[in-house]
Amino acid sequence: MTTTPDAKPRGTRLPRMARRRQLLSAAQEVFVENGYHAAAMDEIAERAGVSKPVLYQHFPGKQELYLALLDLHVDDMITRCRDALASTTDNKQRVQAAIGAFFDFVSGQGEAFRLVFESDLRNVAPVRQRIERNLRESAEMISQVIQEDTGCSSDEAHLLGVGLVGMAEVSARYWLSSNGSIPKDAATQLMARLAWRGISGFPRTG
Amino acid sequence: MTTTPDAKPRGTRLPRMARRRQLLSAAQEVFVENGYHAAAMDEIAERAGVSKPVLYQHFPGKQELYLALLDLHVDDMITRCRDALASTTDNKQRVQAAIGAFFDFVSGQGEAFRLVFESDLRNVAPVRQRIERNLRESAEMISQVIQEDTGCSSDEAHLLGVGLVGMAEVSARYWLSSNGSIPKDAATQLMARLAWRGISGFPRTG
DNA sequence: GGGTCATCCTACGCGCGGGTAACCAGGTCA
DNA sequence: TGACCTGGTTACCCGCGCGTAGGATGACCC
Repeated sequence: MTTTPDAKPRGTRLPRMARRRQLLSAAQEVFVENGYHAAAMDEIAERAGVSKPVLYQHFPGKQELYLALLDLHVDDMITRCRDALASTTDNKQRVQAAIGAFFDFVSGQGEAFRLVFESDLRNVAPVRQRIERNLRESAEMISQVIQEDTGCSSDEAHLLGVGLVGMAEVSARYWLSSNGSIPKDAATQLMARLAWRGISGFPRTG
Repeated sequence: MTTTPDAKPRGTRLPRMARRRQLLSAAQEVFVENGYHAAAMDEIAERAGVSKPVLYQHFPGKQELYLALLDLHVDDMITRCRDALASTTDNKQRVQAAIGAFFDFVSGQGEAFRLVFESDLRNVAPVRQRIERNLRESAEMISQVIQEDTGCSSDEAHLLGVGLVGMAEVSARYWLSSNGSIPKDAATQLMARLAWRGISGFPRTG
């Protein structure tokens, strides 16, 4: 069913770093399936084929474990976005690539995007901080391009950037959930067209 | 500080319906401030100036209380969106009004939008259901207009609708959090311009 | 005044789950 | 061969917070 590719014959000894990676992988499965609160440390340990204290030898607590995972994927998303914008200097293709980054992120690595886009635990400061960092930095990069291309003020460009990120994020999640009704390429191109028509040569007033 | 306008001199007896409304109001405060999980039934009761069993005479459990509140605000959001689209037949103004609906919703009634847009508890089926209903119905209404106006297929129009809703939602939340840097009217007009440029006369292919 | 009904209180049961104490096993090196 | 280090285990503690049992209090009617 939903078994990790990692072997787990409850009894194999692993070197520290290998075990750590495996624990992170198990934790990701459980957190993604159940969310933070419904996830039990017992289950994470069990899923890794190991007992609970082992978990606590690698991570001081549940929240820290979660944050480690969250950091990983926030960095991933930001990197994808940055790379997309750096992949070309043609702004139309930049839009296409950036939107594609969101669709790729959402369809990648075992639904890990849920940690970033659907986290319960937003009320805890360190988590909120990381999630907002994702939005802020992605939008910041985009708003840079917008400001160069149009005459918008910084505040306006930021708001537009945030709007575009929101569009990409929400549509990507929706596309994933309605699996199959539209192929990925078609979906990204559709959204890219919407975004590009909206943003290209954006008028200062109008 | 953050006290309800309702009086709460711990000892006043209230008729059933009045008490119920007051409990809902107290619960909203606490759920919005802390999220579902960090919210304690004890605190909700205390905030209402009443003891816990009273709460349980009105609602069978914590989750049902939360759902009652959630329903209220999901309905509110959907109604705002529907009214916005029905307020005119000019599609450009429709876009403006619909975006405005999101900004109004977000800035209204004590940050209650957090229940709909930032709920921890999405993993619980009845909650997820209601949150998705909001997205689905809002996007559905918009996609109707899109299909009439452009030659898009139903699937494409739905994806576009979801994207626009996401754009509105996320930008509205961002605008609220960066309080003051842009006036509300300017922000909605900015986003409406982005959306309208993107969607108006959307080409079947391109 | 006394029944009775609705409203509200104090005080407790209890399960769940994060975190820990104390102990075992096997490889390596002097 | 025995000290020792690394990696692992079982079994437990304990606090928090939802939900409830059982009792008080006051309004209203006869």
